[in-house]
Amino acid sequence: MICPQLKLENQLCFPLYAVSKEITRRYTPFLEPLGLTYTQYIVMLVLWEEKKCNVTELGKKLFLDSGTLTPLLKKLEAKGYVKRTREESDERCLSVRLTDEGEKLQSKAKNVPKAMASCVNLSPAEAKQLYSTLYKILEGFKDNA
Amino acid sequence: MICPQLKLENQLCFPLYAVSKEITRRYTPFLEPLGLTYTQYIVMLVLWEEKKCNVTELGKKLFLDSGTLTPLLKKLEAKGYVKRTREESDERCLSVRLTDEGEKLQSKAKNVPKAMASCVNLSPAEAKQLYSTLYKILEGFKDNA
DNA sequence: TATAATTAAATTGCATACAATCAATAACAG
DNA sequence: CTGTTATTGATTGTATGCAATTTAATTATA
Repeated sequence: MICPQLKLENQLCFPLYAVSKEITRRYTPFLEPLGLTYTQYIVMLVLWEEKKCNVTELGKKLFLDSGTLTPLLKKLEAKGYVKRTREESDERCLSVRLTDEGEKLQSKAKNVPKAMASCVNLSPAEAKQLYSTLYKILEGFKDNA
Repeated sequence: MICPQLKLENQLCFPLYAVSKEITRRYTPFLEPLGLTYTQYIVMLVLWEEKKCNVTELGKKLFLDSGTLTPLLKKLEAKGYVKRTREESDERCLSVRLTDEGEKLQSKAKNVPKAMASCVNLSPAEAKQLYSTLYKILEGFKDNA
């Protein structure tokens, strides 16, 4: 049966899926010296900016739910990079903060973005265009949750 | 510490990761009636085109390895959509073929791409541009495996 | 031709992901 | 003030993903 709209090459989802997976995979050797996986790394990116964040906030920023974040944050705590504490004002909320160790890790991570950028051979203009298109899609998702 | 290259918003990897995950998630309700997950769906896309494929070929096309594909193909077989048989010419290779049931599933899948396209509010031109940029990245990966 | 090297899947182990559900706490309606 | 509702994380269950190893089959080679 001929059905062009079902050909793999006619899907937009697929190259997104493949590129995303491949990039994540290629992060591994750069993140391993830091003792981080890719997902743990983007959690740390948020914490290096925010200093303090609860699970819901992290989930909103990173598009992750508690089923992913709870065990991941426990691992980051076990590694000594974060501290998990209940907020006094609202015991339902769990605050995540960097430890000194976690703070220090930032300087070791400084070169990761540049190293990774070299894996994606786009011109700056193409990269910028891609970035803005992707964020446009993400914005669209917010309207259409 | 100020470190702009480590801000989440300055990463290209992140929106790729987030969009890809979110799109995969949004496929679920459309694929559930077919009894397929997203990964199972893209495997079926290949099989609807190819009729026959071994694990290595599937892996190359879909950027998946045998650790993912072996159990997934067993599930598709359990659902009755594919048949797994060793090739006579080379017993190391495992051929995957559609069953009649698997073949028939294609007509039920026909409307999935259109339904999903409506989740991504890009103009046709933007979508085309995105598509071509993503494939450019994938091509770059091949050179730089 | 016996052996080494290669190849293809399968297996194992670890880390996500997300849906669905639960338990604890907080907010709120009456 | 109290019974109800909503919110927040944690938990459970299922399905990926990938690295590393293993097993079986095939091919190359001394």
